Amino acid sequence: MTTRFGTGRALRPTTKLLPEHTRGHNRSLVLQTVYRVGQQSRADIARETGLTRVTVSDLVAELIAEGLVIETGQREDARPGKPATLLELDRTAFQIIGIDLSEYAIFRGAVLDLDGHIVHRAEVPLGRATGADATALVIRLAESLVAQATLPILGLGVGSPGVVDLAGVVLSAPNLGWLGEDLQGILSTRFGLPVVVANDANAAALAEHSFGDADSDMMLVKVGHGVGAGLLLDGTPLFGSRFAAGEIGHVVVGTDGGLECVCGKHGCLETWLATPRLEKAIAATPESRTEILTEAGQRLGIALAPVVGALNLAEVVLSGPTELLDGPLALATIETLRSRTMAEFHGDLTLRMTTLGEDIVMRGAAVMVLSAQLGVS
Amino acid sequence: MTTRFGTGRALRPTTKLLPEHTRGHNRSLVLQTVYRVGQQSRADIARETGLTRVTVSDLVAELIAEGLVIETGQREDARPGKPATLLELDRTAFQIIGIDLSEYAIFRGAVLDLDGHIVHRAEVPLGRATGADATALVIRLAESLVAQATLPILGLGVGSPGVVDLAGVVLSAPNLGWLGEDLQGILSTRFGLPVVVANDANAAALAEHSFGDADSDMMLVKVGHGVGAGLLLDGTPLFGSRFAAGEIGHVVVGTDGGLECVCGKHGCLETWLATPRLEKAIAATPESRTEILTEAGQRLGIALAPVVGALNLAEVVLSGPTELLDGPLALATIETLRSRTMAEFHGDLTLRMTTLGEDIVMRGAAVMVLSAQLGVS
DNA sequence: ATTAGTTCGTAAGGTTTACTAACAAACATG
DNA sequence: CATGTTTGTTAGTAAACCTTACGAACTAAT
Repeated sequence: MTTRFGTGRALRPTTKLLPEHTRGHNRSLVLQTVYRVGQQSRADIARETGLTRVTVSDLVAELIAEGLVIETGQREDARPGKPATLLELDRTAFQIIGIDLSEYAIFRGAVLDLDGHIVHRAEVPLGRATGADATALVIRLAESLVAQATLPILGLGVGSPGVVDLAGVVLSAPNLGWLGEDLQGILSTRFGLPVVVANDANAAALAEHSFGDADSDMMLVKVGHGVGAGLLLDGTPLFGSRFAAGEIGHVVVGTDGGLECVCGKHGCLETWLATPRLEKAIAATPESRTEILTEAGQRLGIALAPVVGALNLAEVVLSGPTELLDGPLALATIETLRSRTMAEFHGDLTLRMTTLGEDIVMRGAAVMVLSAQLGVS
Repeated sequence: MTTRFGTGRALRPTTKLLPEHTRGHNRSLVLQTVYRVGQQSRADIARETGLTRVTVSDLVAELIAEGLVIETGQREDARPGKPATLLELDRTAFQIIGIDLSEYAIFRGAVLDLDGHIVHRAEVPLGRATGADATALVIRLAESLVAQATLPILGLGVGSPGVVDLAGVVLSAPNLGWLGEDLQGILSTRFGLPVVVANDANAAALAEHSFGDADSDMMLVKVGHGVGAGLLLDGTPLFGSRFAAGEIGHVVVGTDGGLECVCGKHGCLETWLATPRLEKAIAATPESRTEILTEAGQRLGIALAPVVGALNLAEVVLSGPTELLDGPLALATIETLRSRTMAEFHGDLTLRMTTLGEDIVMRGAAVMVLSAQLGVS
């Protein structure tokens, strides 16, 4: 008998595969090379993807018919042969709406183009709104963004704090008073658009991967009013058995006690790192600012070391207030990580700040839409 | 335009997909239901997979022609309609060879049937052999197993300690003196069989998933001369950016020092948990056996808590000497884990011993072969 | 007994998919 | 100006799954 799967590891197949799935896959493959590289001919794409020129032509025709791809003239090269017709993603075909619910007391959103650049911003103050009131505010923010879009909308992406399942239901977000809130369903029926709702840190990790040229295996730690993380393993976000992957804020760190946390335990990561705590501590004794931040960084390193070791991560990215994170804290974190893992031997471990600033969640939400609607990212 | 990918998360396509890939996928899908459920008709399989009866018939015919599947008579039910022809995996079609290189001073192997049951065992003492000598011993063990197989051999699976890449090259296994040893290549050319080589703890995790009905998200911690782990996320083994995922033995645990480790650091997980250390400590003060094991369990819990939290694991499985692990140690581990994570809120976290005993790695190696050759597990 | 209804497996034919082979168009080069 | 190269398209083929239809074999009701 023949060797069916060569030396590769076969996943257990769980759903049937039809010819049209093949088509969709290859369509995305073509669209992806157009999206990423740009200024390529059909023949270039055929060479890069391994598909034949014929098949690529067919798929490109479909994409042109849908208005996603356009021809942009001929290549200027002085080469023998028929000149190539260059293709580009039509960046004026669609816009995307990205919404970030992770900030304290404010909801922020933006209209983005297909490259993930922000075209227009909007925000609504949250105040103390929770539950249905908070949901209403999300809808209002989305309404204003939809109104400000100048092109057809590809979809609406939302990065929400808390635990979000694969269907976009916010299973639990204490700060917003949501418990089983079907945000994706609500927004989808309200706007008649494709909607993706996911955890804020997961969205941020995707953004860092797409726009901040992060590795395909990395962890993004988001420090703010709380502490959360998004994990990307082999380019795929990790969700976890109960969709709570990355919820490291209430992991106890160290074996020497610590302050009491809102969750009742002592020494949770949040008690060391959450920005209100850090700011309060620094305000109390400004002269020991460096010590406070160094200690916080060490605590983060202690908590992350087992994760970095177990997952063999090569990259950790920090997102949050630069003035707090990007200095003694980050230095202490990487030093602690290196001294507590085998990272030195198994290749370099890097830790850095995100390059995407405060827009990271909104842009990640846009990536989710791009990925879900076009298979591109 | 149409919504191409619904609400699902699309992976970034990276390779082209051809019609024959569709075929292979669906073939595995059918074989899988035969393998797992058994005593099913073509119509049953069609209903379960969503494929049509026609397609299933076609695929089954192919599998029968290859000798993998056989008809075993008609269903006895008193139902209206033409009686169903029942199908079964032909368990006498192939045998599998599984080899475990993770034991101290001994290599163990077995001939297994397609269900993963052990048909025949063999072992060779390792002594102090390293490098090429160790490789020669693996070959000798494999030779004796191949000779003892009574059926055609589907493939040869090996669980090796250390860091193993996706091509089955042992990048680093200090105890065996291997550095970049292409074990898969060597065995494959020597025996002319499909060979899969992977990390021992990863193999063990696969075995626990297939035979020990473990969750699809779980961590298997293997305690022996060293400490390692295998991670299964969504049913797929995690390899890590440098193929060193699960290497947690040299993660420092706690903030209060600890014994010096062979790696030079202080307080590595291995210094608390490795069986020689535990046995020596217990031998020194037998009356404080419980305290020693409890402390070790607490240390394990401290190290695992961030991983369990970050990955939202629902299940941790221990593999190793029962007399040490299955008692105060396991109790202390789970208690520490629960007290240091949010596991209480995000669904139950369970910790248990493996049910597969000492054969776990060999059986995991067999699962790797099944998965690679048949797409079944 | 006979009839009707159900279920199983197969056969025939259609659609979709990507492939190979061949070609015209358009260019550079000797 | 002939030759060779590259591009993109046309035409035809092979492989995959589908729908439709049918005979075989059974139960259950008349």
